[in-house]
Amino acid sequence: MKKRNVTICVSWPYANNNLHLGYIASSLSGDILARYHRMVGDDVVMVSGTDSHGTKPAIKAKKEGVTPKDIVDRYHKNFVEALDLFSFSFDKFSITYDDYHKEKCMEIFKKLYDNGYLYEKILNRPYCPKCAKFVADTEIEITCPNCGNRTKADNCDCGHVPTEADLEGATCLVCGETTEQREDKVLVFKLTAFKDVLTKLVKDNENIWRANAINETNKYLNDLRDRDFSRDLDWGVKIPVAGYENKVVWVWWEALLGYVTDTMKLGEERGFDYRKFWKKDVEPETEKKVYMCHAKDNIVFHSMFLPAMLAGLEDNFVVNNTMVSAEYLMMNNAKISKSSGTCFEALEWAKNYNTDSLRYHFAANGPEKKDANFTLELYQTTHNSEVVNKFGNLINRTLKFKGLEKLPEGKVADEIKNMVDVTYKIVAENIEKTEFKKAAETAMDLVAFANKYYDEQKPWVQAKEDIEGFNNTIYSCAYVIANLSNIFEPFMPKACAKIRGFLGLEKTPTWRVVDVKAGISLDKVEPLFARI
RNA sequence: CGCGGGGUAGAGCAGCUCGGAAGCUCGUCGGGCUCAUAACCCGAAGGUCACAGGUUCAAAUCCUGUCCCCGCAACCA
Repeated sequence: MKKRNVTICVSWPYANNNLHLGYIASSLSGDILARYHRMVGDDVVMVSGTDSHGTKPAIKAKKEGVTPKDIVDRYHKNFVEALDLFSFSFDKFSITYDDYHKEKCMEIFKKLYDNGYLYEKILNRPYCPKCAKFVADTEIEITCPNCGNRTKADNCDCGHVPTEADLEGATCLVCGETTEQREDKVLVFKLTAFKDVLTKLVKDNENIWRANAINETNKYLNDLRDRDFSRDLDWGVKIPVAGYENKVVWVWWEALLGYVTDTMKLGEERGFDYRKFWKKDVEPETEKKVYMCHAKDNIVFHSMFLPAMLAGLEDNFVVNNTMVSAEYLMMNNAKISKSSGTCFEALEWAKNYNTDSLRYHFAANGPEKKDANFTLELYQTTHNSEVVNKFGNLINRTLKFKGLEKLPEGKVADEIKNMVDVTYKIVAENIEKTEFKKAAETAMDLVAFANKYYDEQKPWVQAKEDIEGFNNTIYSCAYVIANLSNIFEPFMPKACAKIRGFLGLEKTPTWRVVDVKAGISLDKVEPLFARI
């Protein structure tokens, strides 16, 4: 297959709380894709980072009497540690308050402004007399005229986007004072100019994106509006336009560009041209894929805002992308959080349980097409009966066969060879279709097939009566195990690395059939997983 | 009429796009095996596919209507 340039964009966790399992479940798709694409030989960058700006870290900092940066650094540390334990293979996991990101964003926004996609609007905005400043729409609360609920003013959950008039008499969340409308100017992004581009984007991907991404995007496209670009805050990316020195860019606009600025920085560090991932005219003969991996609340930002911005640069940016939008992982089983003594913090789970089997569980039982419930019991079932009993035990019963010290020379059975070939093919197809549940299950089917083969061959009988048959059985199963270390690499990377160590295989896995060397010593083999 | 997801064996789910003998994992019951972390393999029981209409030779799958459940209004992907 021809090499492709693949960019994996994993949504930016917000520096407002510790990382939780929902983020792991919805972002795992990114790491599965990254590992798979590297294995087939594609050029891959997987990027993300800590989203540091906006009102929440600023408000939290004020409460605690520290700087916003202190807050962001605290959560960034938590994110990095948890993601590392879950084996997320980011090429770059940066932080948006970084000067490089801010400078590049300002260059990009200048270009959007010069291209005429940012325009000034004079309007009445809520001004808090007590705080003596204009307040951002996430710093105030209004009663939504559409649904009647109290909501922050940027975007009501009922889908209503508040108008200028709706903000009359809003409440300041910082001090509780009623705000008054004063004349102010905002910069607006001309999102409506990209209606055709965005409509085509959805249409081109109607068999590729999941239903949630298509429905959600179409809903917004039916009533597309320009969106405010500036915010009255001092924590964020400055706006490179005269007269806006005291305002910053709305956090979403610049965080999304982090995918691009991360790739730029990475290119400088590693000596490649970032444009080969993001520009149509660089390496034009190479297919480019951009995956957007996130949960459903992130959909329109990735299906509309970012593509519109990139198109607005009028500089050959790749606008088409593959949306991988997860549903929600529900973690509301109070019994579990009590009995386990933890909440659903990713770091705690990583320390207390097995991150490989958690990854496999999320791939096979995660919120791929609908909300999925997560409980310790469900995870335990996956861990014990599938990962330990089927997967772990196949390895143990083969490589720790009583009295066996070295892997015998043998011939791989045809049925095993075929099944391995077919499994590579089907798992690959499903990963490329972003159907990870099917991919994970197909991979596990190979394990079941090998266990069945083992039982039918009865190596414990062959060992006494038919030593050649015994050698073939063990060798065939070892062959399966070697190839499982490739096929399961996207799902359970730590265990797969151990298997490669047991069998003396290449350290770097590839998406190709591997053979095992007969005669290798098996004394290093030990159980991969413990029951819980 | 706020938005969205769902109702398939005791539990958790797949199948629905493109109608054609109801599947998977766990649990239960019975059997086999003893290499292996009491793991593995085989077999059985258990479902009017929420309900009611319609289209069709044929509907879990398409259409219409009804009922019920869940998520989003404090965080949060």
